Amino acid sequence: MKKTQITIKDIARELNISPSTVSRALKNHPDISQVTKDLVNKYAKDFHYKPNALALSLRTSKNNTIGVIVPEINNYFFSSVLSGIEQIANQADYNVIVCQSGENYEKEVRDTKALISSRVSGVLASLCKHTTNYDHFQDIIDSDIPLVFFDRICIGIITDRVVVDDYAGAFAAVEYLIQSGCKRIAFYSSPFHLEISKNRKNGYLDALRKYGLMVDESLIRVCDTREEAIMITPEILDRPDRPDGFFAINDHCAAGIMYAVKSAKLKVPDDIAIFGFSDGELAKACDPMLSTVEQHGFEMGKNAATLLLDKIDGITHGQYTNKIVKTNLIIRGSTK
Amino acid sequence: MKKTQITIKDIARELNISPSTVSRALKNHPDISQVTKDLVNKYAKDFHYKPNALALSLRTSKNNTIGVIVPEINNYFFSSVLSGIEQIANQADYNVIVCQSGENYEKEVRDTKALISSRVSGVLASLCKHTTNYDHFQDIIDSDIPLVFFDRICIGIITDRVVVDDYAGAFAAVEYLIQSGCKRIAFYSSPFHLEISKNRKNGYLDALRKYGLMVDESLIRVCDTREEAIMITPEILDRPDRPDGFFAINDHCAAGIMYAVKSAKLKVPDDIAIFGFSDGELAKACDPMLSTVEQHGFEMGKNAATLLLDKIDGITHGQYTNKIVKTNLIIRGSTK
DNA sequence: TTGTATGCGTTATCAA
DNA sequence: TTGATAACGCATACAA
Repeated sequence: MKKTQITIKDIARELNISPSTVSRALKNHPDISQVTKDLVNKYAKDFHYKPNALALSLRTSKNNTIGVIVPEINNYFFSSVLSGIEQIANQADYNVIVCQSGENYEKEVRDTKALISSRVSGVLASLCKHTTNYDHFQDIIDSDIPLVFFDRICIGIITDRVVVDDYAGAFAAVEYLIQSGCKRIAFYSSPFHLEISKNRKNGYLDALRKYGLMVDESLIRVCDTREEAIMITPEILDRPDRPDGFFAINDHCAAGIMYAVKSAKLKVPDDIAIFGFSDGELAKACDPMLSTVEQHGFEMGKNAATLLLDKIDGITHGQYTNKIVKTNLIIRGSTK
Repeated sequence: MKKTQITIKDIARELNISPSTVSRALKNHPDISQVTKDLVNKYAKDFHYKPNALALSLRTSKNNTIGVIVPEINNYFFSSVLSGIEQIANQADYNVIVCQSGENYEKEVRDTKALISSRVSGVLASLCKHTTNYDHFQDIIDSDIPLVFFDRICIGIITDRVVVDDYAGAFAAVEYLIQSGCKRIAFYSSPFHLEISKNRKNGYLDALRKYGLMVDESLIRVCDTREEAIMITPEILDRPDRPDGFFAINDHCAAGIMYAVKSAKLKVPDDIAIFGFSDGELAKACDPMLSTVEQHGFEMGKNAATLLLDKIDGITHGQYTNKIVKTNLIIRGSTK
């Protein structure tokens, strides 16, 4: 069994013809005689010739690979996005290199460097929670590599972006809570330097204002995990003026709230309604099932990848799109 | 602003020295004078020189990239594995190319071809549900690319493998159900040509036998999604000899069973106990929380990546490991 | 201490 | 119809 990959040169040598002829025969060049073509193709097939994509990339300085930087692979929303990206990329014959920043700024910086070195055709990125300096992303752009942000975007850098309609989603969710009878609604958010947090908070605030409800700053908390929610919620439920509704920045957090509420012997949704954000796997597993804002991660991934490919192909040179993926409410049992 | 990436040649030209000198200066070769080094490094830094990984790969025919073929990115278990792989790969300065077969055999075949063309240093793969022909994987091996299977392995190909201890996990789970009082236990499985299905079924059967319980073939069903479980379970619950325990091949399926059981006004775990497999995100969201077999996806990913890197480095040349990741039971509220 | 030549696999250009 | 050559970016054996 031949162990190393066979090259065009090998075929040429064995067949006593020149490498250029082999190359042309393989790509069915009109100048080459059918006899030669058949000979070459047969040999290539028999010995499992596979073109070396590296050599091709070096020549064309374009390697049909896009890099993705994502805070956490192991998160339903992000893995949905990744899945959408993979699908579009694959259709266009691109590979996908995945980098997980792990919510770590230094790792994010290293990832951008690695992707530039790999000469990827383009980069898709979602910021890590703690990123406040964006030089490494500017570096990507200065290297002439198209860049598209998704979800956790930064507005300091001019480029394409794909976000969900965080403001509208939040507004609609809170409005729904209000219309179904909630008077005091708490909001658990991710850190507020993130655009998604700002936008959702604005949606939350505007919904309250529209219906003339008072804003109570003590009901707005930074909390975006199940564990934190289980930790901080009991105290809030203990207050005489406890809220009758919660709007959470993600489903994990909402599930934590639900756990705390049930533990406090309160009823969902009668005593307390809960609204999540994402529609992840766990939403349907909750009892009652979680009402949540569908975030269409898969769609977002497809959109982001499409924008990136257009940029790579130069179709949208110099123009920057701000794509907004519509959200919609999924009403289940955790709200009235 | 210079738009295209600067190369060693560019630096050489600008500094009136030869490319080899630049190359050596950049990697701090002892032969080069400090003056030259400083000059080169300053220029490289000022103009954001980044080595072209493609060219390097072509030279060394080793591109520090590993390919991963996975049925579904958007699945908690697999994304955990991916996360573990990424971590180990990253530490060793490898990139990770992710291919999603989407449980589609043809896509899986295309993915293997693409990875070979990319001349990845190694491949990690988990079979798609319907794969019964393994030639494309043999192709990888014949191309002298190290290959490690994880979770959904095939035994027809000689290579490293990482699996969870499906047999022991299933045995322990079913034994737990029996010891907590279950007499008739149903088993919902993935298709039986998969090794994981076979092994878990054997664990299930042996546990029943050990305790002298009858095997009822009508309680062994192919069903591995929430939707299917919701569909087929009511009929089983309706039978006069309905089971008092369920062992499901994954948590989604278990959650579907739980939904059906509650809908039938039966109590979990008093009337019917439920055991899942995976410990995914939704396990804790269920009410009662799901007892499940912890599958350590992250560990599995780390193990698989480590095995692969060892093979790539030639450390384990010619020897094939069958790594078994231990499972453990997580007992929560869905069992007595 | 630095420069020249070569090759990794491929293909475009020019020549035969 | 086919072949020789150069080039993509880099590293290294060899020469100076």
